[in-house]
Amino acid sequence: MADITITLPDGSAREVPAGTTVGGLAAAIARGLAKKAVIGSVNGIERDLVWELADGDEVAIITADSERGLFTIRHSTTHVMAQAVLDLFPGATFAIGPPVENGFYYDFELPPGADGRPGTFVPEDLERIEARMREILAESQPFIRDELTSERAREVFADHRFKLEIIDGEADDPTSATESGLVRTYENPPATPSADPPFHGYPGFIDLCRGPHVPSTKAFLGHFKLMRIAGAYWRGDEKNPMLQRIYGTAWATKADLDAHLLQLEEAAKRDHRRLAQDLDLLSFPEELGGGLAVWHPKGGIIRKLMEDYSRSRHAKGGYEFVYTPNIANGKLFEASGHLGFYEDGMYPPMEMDNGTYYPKPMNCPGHNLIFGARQRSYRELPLRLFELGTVYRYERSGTLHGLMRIRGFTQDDSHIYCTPAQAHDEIRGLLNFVLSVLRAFGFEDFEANLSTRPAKAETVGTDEGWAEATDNLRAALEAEGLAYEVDEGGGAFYGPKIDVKVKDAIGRTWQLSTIQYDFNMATRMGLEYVGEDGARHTPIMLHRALFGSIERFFGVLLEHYAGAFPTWLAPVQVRVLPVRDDHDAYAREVVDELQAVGLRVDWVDASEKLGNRIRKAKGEKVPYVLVVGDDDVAARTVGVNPRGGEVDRGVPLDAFAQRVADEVDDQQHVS
RNA sequence: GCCCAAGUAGCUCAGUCGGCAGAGCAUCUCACUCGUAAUGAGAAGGUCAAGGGUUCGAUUCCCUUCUUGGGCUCCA
Repeated sequence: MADITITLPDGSAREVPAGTTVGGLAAAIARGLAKKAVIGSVNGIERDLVWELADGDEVAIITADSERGLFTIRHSTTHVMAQAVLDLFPGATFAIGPPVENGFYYDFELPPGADGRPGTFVPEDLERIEARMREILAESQPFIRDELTSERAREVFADHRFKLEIIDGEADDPTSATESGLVRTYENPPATPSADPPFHGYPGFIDLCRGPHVPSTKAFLGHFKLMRIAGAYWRGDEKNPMLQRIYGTAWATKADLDAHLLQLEEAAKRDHRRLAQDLDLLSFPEELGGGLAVWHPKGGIIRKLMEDYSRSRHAKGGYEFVYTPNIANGKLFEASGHLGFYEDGMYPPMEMDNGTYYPKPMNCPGHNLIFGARQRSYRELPLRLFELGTVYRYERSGTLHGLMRIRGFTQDDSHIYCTPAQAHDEIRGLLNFVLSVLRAFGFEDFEANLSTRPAKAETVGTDEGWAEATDNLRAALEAEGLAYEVDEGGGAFYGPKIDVKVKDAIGRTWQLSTIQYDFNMATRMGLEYVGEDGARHTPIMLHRALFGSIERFFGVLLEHYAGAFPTWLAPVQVRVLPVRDDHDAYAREVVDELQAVGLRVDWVDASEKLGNRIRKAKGEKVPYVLVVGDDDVAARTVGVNPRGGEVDRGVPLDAFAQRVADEVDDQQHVS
């Protein structure tokens, strides 16, 4: 057989016999590679291992440990799950099932139950489905690619209405494309043909799919777990039927699967709702209504410290402090445009004698009133107005989530009015300021999104204005050396924006800060300044929230620190424990001395054993536990038991006080 | 808002195939006075989310509502 020439990713050429497959090539290169090969990329298109190569192909072998390999594993696993569900639930049909981050899902519609409504899964079904999946894996069914005419495909999938919609091109499924009248499918023939297969002309399972897939159900697929059942609308549209979605997670190795499950456990332990309860920080009383929180003293002190810190940084950063009321006449929100666009997201109106009032969903209209309260000169710009402004938004009940999605919250909100010429430097300074403040809260790893102009018709402003604004934002990102992704068309109708995301202690990312460029509202609300030329100009308006919402930021911090707030934020920084009652007097002296240097200190008397008092203090995540006994009274020392460190006895009290005061000072001056 | 699940003491949970409601922790009282992650005894604490229905009898079964959780959708 004649040889063909293949080009590998490093640019080297390789001669292989004609008829060599992707898998064959991998084997020819190295046995180890063949073992890990999941699929290949042929001339930029991903192909199965059985794909036959042609002369001149550029080929890369994709392995199980790569992102694309893992994607394929998850994709193949979701086919196996669909087969299992169709086996176990006769009459069930299925919609789409893509791989997603960490796993996969598939959407199903189950036959109607006795009440005529579509059936639903129960949690125990997951075990049955998983067991059936393991059987399918053991059968080592091949994944067989085929292309059918759409007529033939319609016959095969005649009993599956969602598949018919996909064949007809009415639905958009990234993983099962139709093209030039041909429908791509993947079949998994069973070891023993089904007595009553759910597809016409096939003994077992077949699905619409672009592929590629692992070679067989036995290869690479064992390390999965079905996670949960959820409702999901067909094609994500709430007007469509609600389907039953099963989510699973799948990995290349058992170690990876275990690590992921462990990470989930770790995340659950850090859940801010649980920590808020355990540490007595805040609560969501039912009597108060959904999505509303009350802050208990310990959460309150942390919040106050965060707010104090924010205020002091803003004061130094050239911001001016303003206050605006929590309700406002609807006319204001008509002028700002919020009532037109976002009324559904606002709390309902209150009718009053001189108008209709709404709880404010945003602070900007109020700040604009301050800007517009008198004639402004270019000499005053940039004008930076800052407010810890509490807003109310009517979030749909099903979307509420602890502090992360809440109906009443306080934004650390700022609106900056500047001239177009100032915008560049202002944004750059702003981004630097934002990152500096976030660092003080222990975040080191940042990413950003630059969201650009949406479809032109839906936006306001000129092409030049958008281009300049976007360039200003991009220049700021680059000047700060901040990694960013461009979210094309992700901007608001009034301008582009930067969103800053942080990575927390266990690697999750949270979107926090936002810097938005606004061409619209200043014009809408008639804001003007007198320029150097004596003429009136419309200012550029920058919306900026740093924490975003204090509540949400607090929730993120709580999860980031797993409840162990750094000393400068800890509700109780030091707890003093006298060994016996006769050390009480000295313990009080210790408390007084530490309080005198500004520390938050309490003490617990000896009515319980020392060990238990220490245990409780550790549970409360107090940074420093001090034990004082006979030796300490005699020598004016303390026994220091720091959070996460070793016990150090006989530390002079003055030295300890100085050390902790310095630590707190340092933590607050990170920049 | 929609789908599914769940609401039992302050917290974490068990339990009742329909017959006087249980534990641990927390709280309070008493005793113990102890040097680095749980001292002992006792007490108190509940309209079993709310309302309705079935029943001799409902915390338990059914219906409705509310709340919470996981998703979908949404997030100016």
